[in-house]
Amino acid sequence: MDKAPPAGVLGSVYQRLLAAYGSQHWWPAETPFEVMVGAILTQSAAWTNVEKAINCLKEADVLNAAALYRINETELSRLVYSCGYFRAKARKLKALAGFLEESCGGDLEKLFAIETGELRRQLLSVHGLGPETADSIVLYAADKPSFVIDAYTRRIFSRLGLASGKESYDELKRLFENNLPADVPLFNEYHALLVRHGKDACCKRPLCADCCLRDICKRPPI
DNA sequence: GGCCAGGACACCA
DNA sequence: TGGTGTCATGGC
Repeated sequence: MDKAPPAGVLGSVYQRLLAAYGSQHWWPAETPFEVMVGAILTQSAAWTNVEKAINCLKEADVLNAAALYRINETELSRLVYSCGYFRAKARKLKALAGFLEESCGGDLEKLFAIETGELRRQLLSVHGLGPETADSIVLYAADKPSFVIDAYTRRIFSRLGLASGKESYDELKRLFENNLPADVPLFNEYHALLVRHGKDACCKRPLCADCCLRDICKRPPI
């Protein structure tokens, strides 16, 4: 980004994460549709297992809206078996395909032309698309500024003393959106960096010596 | 063998 | 409105 760094505490956290990990180049997908499918498959699943399922969908040539709309749900569940909750996720993918077919005839450019807030509301009406999944789609597939809150974000900001951990999803989302410029590359990178940091071993145990947020973390040191 | 991983939904008090 | 059970595989 060739823009001024974001200000305030949230900007400071972002700068530390970016300095520690560098750009994350998210979302790891080749197309916006792949982002949408990945956003569902990654629900409570490790990304390595999601990649296997994505590859199975590619090999079966069903990683597009029209094919996903046509495929049998049982067959679909077999293809996404590796990432767990395979029956539930097959149902969610079929719901997504049905929504795309009915709302825009599978034309994502048409769908993504909808205003950000309205797009988010429409996505939330689809079975299987909760707030995090919908925001991931809005940000990473539609390229619109909607901050994604996940378990890592909640945990990291609780430990920083910037959140209680009991806020609703929308309350925590507002914390970011009210204190950061509505900038897609910034939202993209910030969420990716939080996930990257959250996966670090130092984030899963008492504060460790090399944590990039060590001097502002409220956790007791080792 | 147990825990966790880039959640969401259904049901109940 | 908030809490709890359920969905389920794979890696460590």
